[in-house]
Amino acid sequence: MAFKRSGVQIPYPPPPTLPGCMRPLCMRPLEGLLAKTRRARKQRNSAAPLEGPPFLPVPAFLRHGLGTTLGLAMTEIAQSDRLAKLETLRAAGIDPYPPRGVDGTPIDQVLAGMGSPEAPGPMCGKVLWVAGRVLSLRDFGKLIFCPVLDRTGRIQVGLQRDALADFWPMRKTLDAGDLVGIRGELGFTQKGEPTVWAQEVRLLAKSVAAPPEKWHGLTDKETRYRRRYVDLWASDEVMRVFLQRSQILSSIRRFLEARGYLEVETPTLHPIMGGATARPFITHHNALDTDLYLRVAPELYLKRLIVGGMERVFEIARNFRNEGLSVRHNPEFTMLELYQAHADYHHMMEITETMISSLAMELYGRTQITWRGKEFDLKAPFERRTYADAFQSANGCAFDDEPAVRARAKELGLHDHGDYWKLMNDVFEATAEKDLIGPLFLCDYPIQICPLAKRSTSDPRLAERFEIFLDGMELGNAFTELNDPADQQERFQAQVDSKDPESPAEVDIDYVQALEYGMPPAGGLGIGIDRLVMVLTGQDSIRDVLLFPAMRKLAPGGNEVHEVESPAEA
RNA sequence: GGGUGCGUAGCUCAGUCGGUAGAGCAACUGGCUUUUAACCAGUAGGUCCUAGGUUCGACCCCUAGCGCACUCACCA
Repeated sequence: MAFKRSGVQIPYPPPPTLPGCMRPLCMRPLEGLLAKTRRARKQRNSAAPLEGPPFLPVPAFLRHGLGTTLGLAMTEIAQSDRLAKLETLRAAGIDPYPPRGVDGTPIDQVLAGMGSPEAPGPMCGKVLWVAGRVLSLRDFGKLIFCPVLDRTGRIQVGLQRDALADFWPMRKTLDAGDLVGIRGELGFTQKGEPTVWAQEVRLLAKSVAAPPEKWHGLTDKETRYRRRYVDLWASDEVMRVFLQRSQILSSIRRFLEARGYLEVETPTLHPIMGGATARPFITHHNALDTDLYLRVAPELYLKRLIVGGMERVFEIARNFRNEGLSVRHNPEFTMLELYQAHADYHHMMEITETMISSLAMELYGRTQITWRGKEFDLKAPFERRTYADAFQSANGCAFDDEPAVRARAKELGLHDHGDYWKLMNDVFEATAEKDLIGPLFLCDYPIQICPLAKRSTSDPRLAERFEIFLDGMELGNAFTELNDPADQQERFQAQVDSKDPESPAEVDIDYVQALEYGMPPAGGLGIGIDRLVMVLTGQDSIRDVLLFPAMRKLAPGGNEVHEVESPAEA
């Protein structure tokens, strides 16, 4: 399936030829500036004091390159040679940052219409505009090849001296990373490469930062995460992942809307924490003079909407948890939560497996995927396994056989925090969870570890809850929702009494009141979207499916961006 | 928060028994009109993460710090 962003085209007229291009190239300023750079470096290396600044105080000059001479606020990544080219361009009457873009033909459309050298398509011979980023330059003297990348793909541009009288004297100012518009005729090279043979070149934005190494690309993970804007154009694979992420979100919305679900938005700032057990971020509202919690889950608001009669709602909610970071955890993450009146956890299983299975079909046309080097089939229906069975087969005893389980915990070296059910679940996670390869639904949890789920009608020890697992990783969690207000109030009170820092400090009375008005029987489901995207795009780390994963703020002296005082302006 | 590892040119990486550092790419100069990691010749480019310490001498050894990665713990 091809990835298409919005089809809306901004109808820019084809740009006129810049009058400045006619003027002869003046290379003197560029060479002069470069020579000064070299001299300055030489002098620094020899530790000899500079006698009088030629046109600049030395320290700022050395730290920040030529940006300061140009009266610009520049960061340390700007390259002096590229900054010098800015001046060359301006001296030639060319604006390196012109106000208008170019409405180029999307490159994938161009390529699709090109055919092959043997069987040329309808686009061959056409003259049109393409716009994008120059990725590299291969200079043959009177011919330069450069791949140009837009959001849809890349195509080679051929720049020939004899076809570009205006541009040719300025060709040395063109660098990898620059954004350009090219008008040219479509054709092939001798090697059969589809090529735009340029007749006009427009600089759309000069890149003054050095692009990544052309063969290895950006490999340093930190730089990739911090400068995702580079990572995205430097790596087709990274762009692919985020286009797929966008497509997954869009598919989920269509899937749920087709089933009569309404997308809603509920508060992110919560006066009382609730809906999940997790350490919250706390912020403060000045006018109300009250502390607020960034939501750890939208659950309690969404269920209020079930009380309100919306019956089928979902929210794709950013949740915030003040906990550790890992390959599966980011402090803010996206969760799909949905609630359906007159449904139970069996319905939630059906929705989950159908949705995941159809997402795979939509992305790949099949349900077989590879993740973490293993093969999985996401075809619905998924396996159902009970918590009790999984516990029994991994440990050789029943989950509620307290003496046996305690002995097993001791064997495993697990710490007993006093609560049997917590210990029991620790044993489960230490022994059984890794075998939950799946995709499978682990069903019917002991009621003691399910504070928000309804008791099972068939076994009073159990709650109607499932979690979905893939390769030992939890992807989602669902219940038949508790709707008994008195029971709910008791459970809230127990949380408050526990004094657990991850539990609310007060009972959410308003929510209990909502239940007192009557909430229909309902099923609820939460799916970790980031993890689902990991699985569907083949990424091992959550950071590779988040455009801007949480990173520590760089310390002063790091490679952070900061403005410098400009002596030219002073 | 604990453990392990890493930090050298704009990028990707070498390197040294402790004697002031190299390559490829990028840049710059010259050559080349069908390449695609173009090629050939040349030039320039470094606070070897930071701060202390040991030493005649530290990129290398020691200590502390900063940052990142992996991993453990908690969680989705």
